[in-house]
Amino acid sequence: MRRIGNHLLAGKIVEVEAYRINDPASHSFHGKTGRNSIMFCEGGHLYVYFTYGMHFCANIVTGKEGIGEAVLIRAVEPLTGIEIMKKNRRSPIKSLNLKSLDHKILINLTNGPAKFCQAFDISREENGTDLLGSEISIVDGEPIPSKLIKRSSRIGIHSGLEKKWRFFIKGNPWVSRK
DNA sequence: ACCATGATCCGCT
DNA sequence: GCGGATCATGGTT
Repeated sequence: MRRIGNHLLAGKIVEVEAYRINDPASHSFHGKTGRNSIMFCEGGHLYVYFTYGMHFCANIVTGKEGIGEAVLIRAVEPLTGIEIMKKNRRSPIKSLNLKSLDHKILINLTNGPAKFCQAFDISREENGTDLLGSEISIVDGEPIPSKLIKRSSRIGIHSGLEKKWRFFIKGNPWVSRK
């Protein structure tokens, strides 16, 4: 859940990746720096980083103070505030009234870690947000049958590919890749 | 379906 | 100076 003024955005997390201690793919692997310092704080905060010159990605810090572990939010199914998300995404596809195209735009809203951040207006300023506050929070939803939870190698990394630490909901259209 | 490229910043083994 | 937990576009099999 994301509150922006009077507006409420909500989505269901459908794809995540774990980044852990002693994990060469993790930003925390080489120790605490200015960029990754939030990763080392007490679990329950949001770690937002900037990458590729233009994108933000958001993680849930999960370790004890000083450890440096987090879970990257890779994809979300939009539930509430879809019009605002569209505005935030300012989709490159022009708004036409074709139904198939509407569907494409809807999927394209949040089917990737940087797309999610853009749709939910999460950037630099949200780094370090306490997830027990009212700005950004995570609440329980319908339990997901364990049958439907699949795992794979993480995406976009070079080392640690043997670790199957990407988890996603089988068949969910917002998952970024099979 | 895959592959290459451009956009564009920041942090640093 | 280089490359990255990405995305969109445009080209080729």
